[in-house]
Amino acid sequence: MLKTKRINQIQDYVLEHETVSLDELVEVFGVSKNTIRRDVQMLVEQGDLKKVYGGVAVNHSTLISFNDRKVRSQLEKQKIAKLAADYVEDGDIIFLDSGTTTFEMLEFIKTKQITVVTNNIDFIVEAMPYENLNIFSAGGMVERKTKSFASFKGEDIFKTYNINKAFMASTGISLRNGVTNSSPLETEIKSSAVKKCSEIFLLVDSKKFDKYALTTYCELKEIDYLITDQLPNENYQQYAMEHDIKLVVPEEAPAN
Amino acid sequence: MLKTKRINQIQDYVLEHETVSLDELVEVFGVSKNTIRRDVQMLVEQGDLKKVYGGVAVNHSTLISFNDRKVRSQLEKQKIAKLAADYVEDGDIIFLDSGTTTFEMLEFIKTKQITVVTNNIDFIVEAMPYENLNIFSAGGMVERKTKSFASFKGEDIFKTYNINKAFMASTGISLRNGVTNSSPLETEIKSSAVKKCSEIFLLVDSKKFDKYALTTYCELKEIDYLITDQLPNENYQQYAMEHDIKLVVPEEAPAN
DNA sequence: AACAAATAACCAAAACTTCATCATTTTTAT
DNA sequence: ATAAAAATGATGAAGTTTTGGTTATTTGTT
Repeated sequence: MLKTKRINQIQDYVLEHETVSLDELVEVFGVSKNTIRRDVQMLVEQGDLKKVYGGVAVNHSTLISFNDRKVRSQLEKQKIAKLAADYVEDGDIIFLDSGTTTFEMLEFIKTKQITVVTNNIDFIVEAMPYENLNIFSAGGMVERKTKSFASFKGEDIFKTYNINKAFMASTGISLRNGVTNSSPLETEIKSSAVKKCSEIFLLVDSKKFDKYALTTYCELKEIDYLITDQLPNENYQQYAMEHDIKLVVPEEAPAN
Repeated sequence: MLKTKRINQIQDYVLEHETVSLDELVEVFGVSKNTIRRDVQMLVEQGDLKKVYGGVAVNHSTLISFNDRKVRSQLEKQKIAKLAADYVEDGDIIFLDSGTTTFEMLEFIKTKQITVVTNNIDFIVEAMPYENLNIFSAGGMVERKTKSFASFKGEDIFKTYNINKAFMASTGISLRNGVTNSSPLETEIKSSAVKKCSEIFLLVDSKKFDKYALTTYCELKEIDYLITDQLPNENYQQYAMEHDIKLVVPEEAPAN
């Protein structure tokens, strides 16, 4: 294997496992301990990881300040994003909501041949290098808090484009209040996305359950896929069953 | 297969795989290692990829250098931008065209109380910190070449908003062909900006005179203010006089 | 302090690169 | 159609980088 590739994979591996022993890396990558040492040294010098006696760990100090593509957000969000990205196929026209979780999908869809309609400014900027992605911006007032465009008449884009899948974010969901968010300006574009797209995916980490924010942009039952990092409680499972919502959670990793 | 086509495909292939060994490229493209080497060399010189031991990898630093280019932008553009910014007053609602010269205006208007309607992605991103600026994005397809949004039905924003001043850019102007630009997709939004806004400012550096590009988005006489770094030749002065265009150039700096 | 584990330093073998040369094929221009 | 130019493939020598093993040195634990 290419040295560069191996080093990248080591970084990913460590990020995923938080801390890893050198012996484990030797095992996994099938190279000598000596080589692993040198690779790790490189990553440490680069600032991405830090060395601990006998192994290597993620460098949490740079995690916050540094905007490295892999390091920049919680593992949960990446896991959710990865699950969601599995539903994206070449040729799709998808709507991608504002929010950090949906933003994380970029990493997993950046090589696909798709059209992305979005109001997520970070996504637009970071997606610039990937020319296979056709990006369509919703336009509208810049909302600094969410780094997104809030459109007054967002419906238009859903009228002119046939978007088959919508990947939505939320600041809190509950059985009573449905899917909520804190920015009233964005509510309109979100709710029309849900109404006009054929398949709705909601990406929320487990901490968002039973929370709710200022405005509701749709009912929970309007969702087709609820993608999260942990199986929610019995009530939600029941509700999902009744309303034909597919619950998607990561495979239980046995060797954890 | 055509050489250029192969090189493009190699680039795509590497972009997709992050890092690839030369042997793999030999395998995939069915040419000799010698040729792959030469192709790769070309791509490296072009700055898109970088060589690593045993293969190639995507050049992640290209993004940074891309931003550098912006930082070390020509003095002329800044001078022109400064002149233009003098016409912006608190309370204005301005349209800001895509392009690097108009982008430079940010520095000189960032503290004003205005609303900016724009399709200039760089401007939107860089203006984020200045909360006094109300930013409205035109939306549309992302045009990577110009880092802008190209709208099919851009007229809408000019209908709903009363924009009093438009600051336009161009890749070439001439008396015969008028104000031109190279991206057909953007032509519509540009020409409707010119038609709907009350005062039109055109920012062009002196090198753009007597040049012209693919499409014309308005006649020269539709311009109200022509802002540039050097007094253009007699023909243009004459034309400006006849059509009531105000020529704006920097004060003669004696120490030039 | 004593011991084991981890690390660093060094070295030779293996893998890879670079550069040059030359024959062959493909493309372009006349 | 023919000649010239460009691109490609094959080969080989010389130089680098990487790698795994060995051996000293350091570090952490008891």
